Amino acid sequence: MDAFYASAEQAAKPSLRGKAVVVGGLGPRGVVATASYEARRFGVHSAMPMGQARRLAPNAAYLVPRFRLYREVSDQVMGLLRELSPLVEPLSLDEAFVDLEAGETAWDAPSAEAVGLRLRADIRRVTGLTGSVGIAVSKMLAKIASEEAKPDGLLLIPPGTERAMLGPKSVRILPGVGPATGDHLRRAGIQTVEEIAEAGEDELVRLLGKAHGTHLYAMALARDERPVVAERDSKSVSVEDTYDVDIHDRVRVRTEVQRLADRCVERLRAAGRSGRTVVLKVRRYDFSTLTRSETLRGPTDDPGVVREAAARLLEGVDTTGGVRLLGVGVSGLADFTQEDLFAQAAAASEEAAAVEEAEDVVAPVEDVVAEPVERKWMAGHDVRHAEFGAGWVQGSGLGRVTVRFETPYSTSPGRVRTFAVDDPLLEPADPLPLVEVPVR
DNA sequence: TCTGGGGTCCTGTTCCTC
DNA sequence: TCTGGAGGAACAGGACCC
Repeated sequence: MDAFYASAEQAAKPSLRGKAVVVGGLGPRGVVATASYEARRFGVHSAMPMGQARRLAPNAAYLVPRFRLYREVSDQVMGLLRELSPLVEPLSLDEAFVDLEAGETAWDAPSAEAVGLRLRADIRRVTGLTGSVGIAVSKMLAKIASEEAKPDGLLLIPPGTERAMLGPKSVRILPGVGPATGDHLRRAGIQTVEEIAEAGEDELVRLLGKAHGTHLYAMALARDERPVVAERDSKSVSVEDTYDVDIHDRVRVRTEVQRLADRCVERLRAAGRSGRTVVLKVRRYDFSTLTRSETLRGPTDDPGVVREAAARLLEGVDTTGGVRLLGVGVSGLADFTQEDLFAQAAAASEEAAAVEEAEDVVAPVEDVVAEPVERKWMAGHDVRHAEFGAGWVQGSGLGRVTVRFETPYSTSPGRVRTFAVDDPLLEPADPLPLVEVPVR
């Protein structure tokens, strides 16, 4: 998908179509997740600090990501891909490999191109967004082709022309060559893909190590035999938070680590997994990052166990000077826990007793009294006003919230009104589908 | 200018076991 | 009994991707 998050926001908000839109973290330490093509013309790009983006494009619309909307659109697109082949390998919300041969939907270049053209039309019809398609004989080449096809295009690399196409391009075009490897190669006098091929495998391995060197050399020769893999189990689960202001207080650091451990276990359990290695991540005031890990005797999904391990790991870390980020992760994932193994051995009655006991610990939902909290209106999020209907938050502050009343189906930009943040007629709403669903 | 969050994979070092 | 080496697991860090 092209500039996915930003395009989805433009489709949802007619007043932003054709305008510079930047999606990302809006806090003091936020970075750009996606910039619309209009914003890119000002030099704004992914991973850029928000402050810098605002200096480059002060008049752009700045929005927080709405993953729920993106996931819904992503599901629609993945559904279209699965109609083409059972072998679909998602890389992220907005990118996937499809093995057309396995789906028997294409058998040569012309048939593949026809499938690609039809797919692009289907994506536009179903989601209202544009996607680009790259077609080639391997995953690496298809990926490069789709990058070259953006925005809103299709590129087929005819079999036999791969090396001629790659040769003159920068080494950075190859997946896996980032700034560090690019610099490394440049210092060795290697700037193009052809120069990697000329340098030879031995030289590449000497420069970059065995795995990276042999892999890069193979890619430079357009060799890539990796199959499209439909099902892939995740290998770790982690959560991390960057704080608006560095934390100096050791007690606060400890409580944050406990909270992160709980959130991590929640995610782990939601995925039905457990893990054996607990990882603590600390980014200090000077951006230096360190990790500490501990491997347990068996996999667990017990929040207490993960919390304790994270706390032990923290004891060995010096946080004087302050921390800007903390993270807790679990790796070495399994589908069972150490406790499961004990449980299997235990008598059925004991097991039942243990379950009852565990249930006692969890506070019933009814007992939790909802405290009145100040409502937060996030820029870009959908709202509904009892009188004016559907709209989205354009901005908020100083006790006021500004709403633009328009939907994805509005034909012209909607009107803007400002309300008190606690206006009882205003409430948060779910995102609307980008393409109007016909009412029967 | 001042650097997110969630992942994957690789490498070098150290420690342990055989 | 001591020593050397091989090999694997654990650990820490770094590069990369979206």
